[in-house]
Amino acid sequence: MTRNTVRSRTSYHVGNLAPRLLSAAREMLEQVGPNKLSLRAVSEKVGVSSTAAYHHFANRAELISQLAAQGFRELALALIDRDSGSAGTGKLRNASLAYFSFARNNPALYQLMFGPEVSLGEMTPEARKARLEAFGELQRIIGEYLQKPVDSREVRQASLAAWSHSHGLASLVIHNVIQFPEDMTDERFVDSSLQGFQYLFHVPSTSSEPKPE
Amino acid sequence: MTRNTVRSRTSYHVGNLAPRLLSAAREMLEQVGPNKLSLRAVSEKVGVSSTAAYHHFANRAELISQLAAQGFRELALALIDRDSGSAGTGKLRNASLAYFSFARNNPALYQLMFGPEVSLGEMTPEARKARLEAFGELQRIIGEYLQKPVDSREVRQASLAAWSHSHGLASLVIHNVIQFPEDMTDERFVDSSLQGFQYLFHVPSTSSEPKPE
DNA sequence: CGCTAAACTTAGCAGTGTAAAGATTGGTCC
DNA sequence: GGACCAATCTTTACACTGCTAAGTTTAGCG
Repeated sequence: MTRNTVRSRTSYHVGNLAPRLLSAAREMLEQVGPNKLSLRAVSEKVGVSSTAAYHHFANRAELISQLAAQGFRELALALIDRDSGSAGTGKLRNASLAYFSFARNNPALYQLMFGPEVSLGEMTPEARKARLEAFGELQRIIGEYLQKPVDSREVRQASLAAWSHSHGLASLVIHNVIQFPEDMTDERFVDSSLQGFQYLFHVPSTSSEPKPE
Repeated sequence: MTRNTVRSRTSYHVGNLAPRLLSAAREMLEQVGPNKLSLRAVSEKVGVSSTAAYHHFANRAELISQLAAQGFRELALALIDRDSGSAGTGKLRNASLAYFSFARNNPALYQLMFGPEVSLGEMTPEARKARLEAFGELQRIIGEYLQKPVDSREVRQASLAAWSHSHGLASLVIHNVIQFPEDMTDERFVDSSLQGFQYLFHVPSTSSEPKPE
């Protein structure tokens, strides 16, 4: 009785379950969306009982939070990656583009990162740190772009504006509030939105692309 | 048997249950957040069985969607209200402000309106229409601000930019991604973010406020 | 007055997060 | 080498959720 050796060979003590749960969760995330990601389904996918996760995560929120932390780290890397080698007005465009493309490539993860489940409620210190560092990266880029100290008022305000814009644009597209045209590229779309600001503030084009639409 | 006259006087056929459920849901919404709003709890609050709602809404999603529709209508009204009587550069500021304040005053509703539950998944035609009209209102304002036809490319791009900025700013604040300082007003905060764009695009101030921070 | 259809209820299923308590086993110490 | 211990995983169970199916009540109309 209570023999359950269905699982191939070395059962019971599976080993490094936490990362396996995390990666399984990440895989399912983009399939089912951030709200319908269930611990039970993740556990089942890994091939482990539904309560096994509670020996590695305090609760569902902690797993979610760790997924978010991972997302923020990747976002920061994406920003760094796209920024390297760029200069002048290209820096703003590249940062916006990296941000936007990250969101478009990981829509459910992005929704999770900025959704109420994570943002409100208890965040893992690591998640909080990762989020702060991602924003710090953006500030660094904006600082270089404006050629001012990162902790100056101008850079802080400009970074907030840039973040708001990128986040808003990404959110609206990801949630299908504004539909992303089939024949559109991320580049042209971001350029188009940046161009929109030129119109709003009556300024000649700073975009490196000649004619966005 | 099966007498259940606990409910005061006219029981059973309660009458106009749908609006009562909606308003109860709206009340609970800001308490529990958009994800944890349950049909059962709403039904109980109204004093009706947990399945009664299914005779007025196809499912939970439809109730949520109608809440969102209501939100979009109120948002449009808030934009119109703040816009009336304003002119010139004040139009952009007022629109941004109205948008931001609406979100700050109805955080859970706003999260719901732009959350995956509503945006993805099936929306009520009315909700879709209400959302479109809210954006239309913004476009109208931007059109007047730029003094160009509403369906011109410039106005469309500028409206997208303005919406992205407002939505991003509101989302980030509402979700506590950036904390809203205690001694800060909506006005100064929005001005500060708009000022940020001035820095980003190297333009002298257009804000009607003298010194935002 | 009686019938019908709308409004509402009870019962119940499948799925969720999570707590409590038991089963298994890798590793360490004698 | 054997015994124990603590980490790891399982079973069981509870309270909650959305939702379906099948019943009961009653308003309104002929």
